[in-house]
Amino acid sequence: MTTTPPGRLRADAAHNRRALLDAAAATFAEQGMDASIAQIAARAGIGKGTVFRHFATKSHLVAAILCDRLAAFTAVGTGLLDAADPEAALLEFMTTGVEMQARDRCFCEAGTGIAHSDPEVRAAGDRLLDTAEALADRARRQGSVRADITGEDIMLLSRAAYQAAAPMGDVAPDLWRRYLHVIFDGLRPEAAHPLPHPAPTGAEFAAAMDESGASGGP
Amino acid sequence: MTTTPPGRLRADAAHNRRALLDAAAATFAEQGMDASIAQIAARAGIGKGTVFRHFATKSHLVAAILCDRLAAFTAVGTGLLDAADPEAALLEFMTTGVEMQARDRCFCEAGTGIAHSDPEVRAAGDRLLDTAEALADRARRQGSVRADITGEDIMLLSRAAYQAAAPMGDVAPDLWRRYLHVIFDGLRPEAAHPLPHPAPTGAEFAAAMDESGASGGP
DNA sequence: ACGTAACCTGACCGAGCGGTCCGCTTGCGA
DNA sequence: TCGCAAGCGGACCGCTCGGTCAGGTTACGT
Repeated sequence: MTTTPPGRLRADAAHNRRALLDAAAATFAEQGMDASIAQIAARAGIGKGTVFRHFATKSHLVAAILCDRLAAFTAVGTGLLDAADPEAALLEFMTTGVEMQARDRCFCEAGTGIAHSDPEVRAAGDRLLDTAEALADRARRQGSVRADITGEDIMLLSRAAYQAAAPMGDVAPDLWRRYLHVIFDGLRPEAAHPLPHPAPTGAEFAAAMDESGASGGP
Repeated sequence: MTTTPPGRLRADAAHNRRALLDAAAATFAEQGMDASIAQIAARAGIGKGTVFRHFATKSHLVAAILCDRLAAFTAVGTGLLDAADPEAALLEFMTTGVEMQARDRCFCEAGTGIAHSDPEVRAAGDRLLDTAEALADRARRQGSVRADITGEDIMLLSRAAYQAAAPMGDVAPDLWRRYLHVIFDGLRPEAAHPLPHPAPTGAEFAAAMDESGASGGP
């Protein structure tokens, strides 16, 4: 992804790389991006040095995992663009997003901290944002969502729904569904009151990514 | 607070303690609870050892600061119980909460991680929750908030509003106002759809606090 | 003025982190 | 089958952290 561009790998190296990526994905999902490289290496059954042979830095490894997740989320979104009911499609998109955060602590730390200086992650994030905007647009046109809601709003409010329930952790693991629905009700035109602040622009979004990347990076 | 119960302190010790608390509050606000003890001690102009003379552990120091903030938030809430308009009072309560999170990184990490095993923090949290429930009840009775919303919901959704805008950090520092209003619109009866999950009970809330305290503490 | 207990300090400890490096192993083309 | 470059691994480095402690300092009751 980031190191070893497309140069053919030796068979054992390819196998190790696969094991590494799997172990990293699982470990980051369980413990967040603070999980140690040593732990991931042990889980993959390889030496710590081998990790750094495949990924120059921990951030690069995180970026690779993050790319994967963002792409998976995007794929769900594009699939939903064909759905008959735009409102239901948008809700399911957000539901998928929160579900992924609930299952994957790494994913829910995206947007804060490390790994946003990586151009691949940036690109994957932009594609996801485009998908969100497309889904929001369909729902807006149908009138099931208020007119002043953007794709950025959808992304950020998905994050909000998860974060609301996060402190309740394992005590009530599905609590996020409650808050996602409260928030989704807030998107409906019926209850809409004027909003005191404009939606973030795509440029602001990108700037935020740069900023958090710069502060988190080396 | 946690160490040195109420035994009279020597003048210099009292002065140092004050300086320590101020420095800790400022540093935790700027950098979150990960700020190092050494840094706080330097800012207070005292030695590192002195910090541990006043607070046996870093968690105890965090707990003292956290108690203070929770009490301040509670005070705002009880003041709002007398306000003429229950809806406006509830909105202002939530606004204050998000504002405090935006200004204080330590405060916005409350509910996750360290320092919840501390009984004083627990008690302060319970008092805050009671206040939230009282404010929610007034708004509910007036019909400006849907009937199925509890004090716990108010607390968790205040957190949600901040967390939604958090990735945009300093790029759009007031963006949280937008999402707080979206969420508040979701609380209105006009757009209310049935919620797929019950509100957390007080007992669950307490259990969640214990859990995160147990995993964060030594 | 003085003795003492309370207090302060910064060197020190062990643990854990990301990242490096060099000697050994091994897949694979010829 | 053989030679070698690609790959591997774990000891090792430098760093930061929370927390400890021996020894010097100082406020304060008498």
